[in-house]
Amino acid sequence: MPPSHTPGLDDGRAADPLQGTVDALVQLSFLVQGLLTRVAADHELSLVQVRLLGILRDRRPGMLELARHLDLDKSSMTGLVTRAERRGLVERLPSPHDGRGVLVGLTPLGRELTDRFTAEMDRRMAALTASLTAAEHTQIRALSAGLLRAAAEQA
Amino acid sequence: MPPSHTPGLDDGRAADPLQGTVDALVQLSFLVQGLLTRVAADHELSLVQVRLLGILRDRRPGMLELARHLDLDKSSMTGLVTRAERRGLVERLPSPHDGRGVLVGLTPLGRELTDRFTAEMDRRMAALTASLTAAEHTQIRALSAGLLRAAAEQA
DNA sequence: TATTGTTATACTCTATAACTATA
DNA sequence: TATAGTTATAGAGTATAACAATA
Repeated sequence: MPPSHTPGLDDGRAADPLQGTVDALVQLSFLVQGLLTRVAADHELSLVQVRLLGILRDRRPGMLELARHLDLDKSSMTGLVTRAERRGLVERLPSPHDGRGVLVGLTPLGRELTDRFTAEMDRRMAALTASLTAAEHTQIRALSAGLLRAAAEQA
Repeated sequence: MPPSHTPGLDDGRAADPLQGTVDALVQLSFLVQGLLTRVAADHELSLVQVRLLGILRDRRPGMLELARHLDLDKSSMTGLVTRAERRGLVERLPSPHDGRGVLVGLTPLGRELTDRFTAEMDRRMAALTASLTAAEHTQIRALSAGLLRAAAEQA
């Protein structure tokens, strides 16, 4: 792989057109993740907390299901949920069907924060993609869908 | 914002073509970062360690310069470099021009590991993009370059 | 016995504030 | 005084192993 693979390697001086596809995808991923991380931090959230809240927008899963979605060990979920609970963003509810289980759901405060984060992220991403043509928007969606499909097939 | 914003939200069932540009970019970024993280873990590296080693491939910066590149506080660098040093991947050298400073460089072992990581990452990304047409490869590079430029302009 | 979740423990990563040594 | 770097400390995030309670 050519020059970088990661940001921080190029100082901004390497906006070269010879950049390969791998570097393009890697650098783009760091750009988007950096934006996500900064907007999350502005809301006093970490990236994993944003993901947690995002999952809970339309579900009320148990701890194991959450762990699967986030690709974490179940033991890592306990602290993650507890910290979010301490901030009043989520709540643990006893599972009605299984005395061992708990269900995790958003509180109204958690939903508000999630919505505010999402709105701000949309705003920032819109600013970033403002200069793209309609054709380029279409390209992005198609390329992303294609690569996600390829990844799913490999798994 | 539509449905997700993050992976783990869609179960794989939401490969829908109505996905917006923001979601496309966010999901693509999680795909690439997930791959980076997994390949890094296969080499017993974290993402930030990969970035550190990547920076050192063609430089021998001081701690402050490293902190700037990685967007970390200088105090965070001490432990990061110390842990890498303990594993024999990098070394601290006294700065020849400044009695206070140290320069950080890759060891031969660190360079080997960096090269192995990079080769594996290339292999995995190549597998992912294997089915893309030449035109699509060009599109990715152009889109990435354009968005990185837009981000640079905003900063 | 198997499953759900927590606890105990240890490590990485990160920041803030205070410090040392050199410039 | 200012700068380069470390230390002390605190906290988030993660995993492994052992545990409790329920199925």
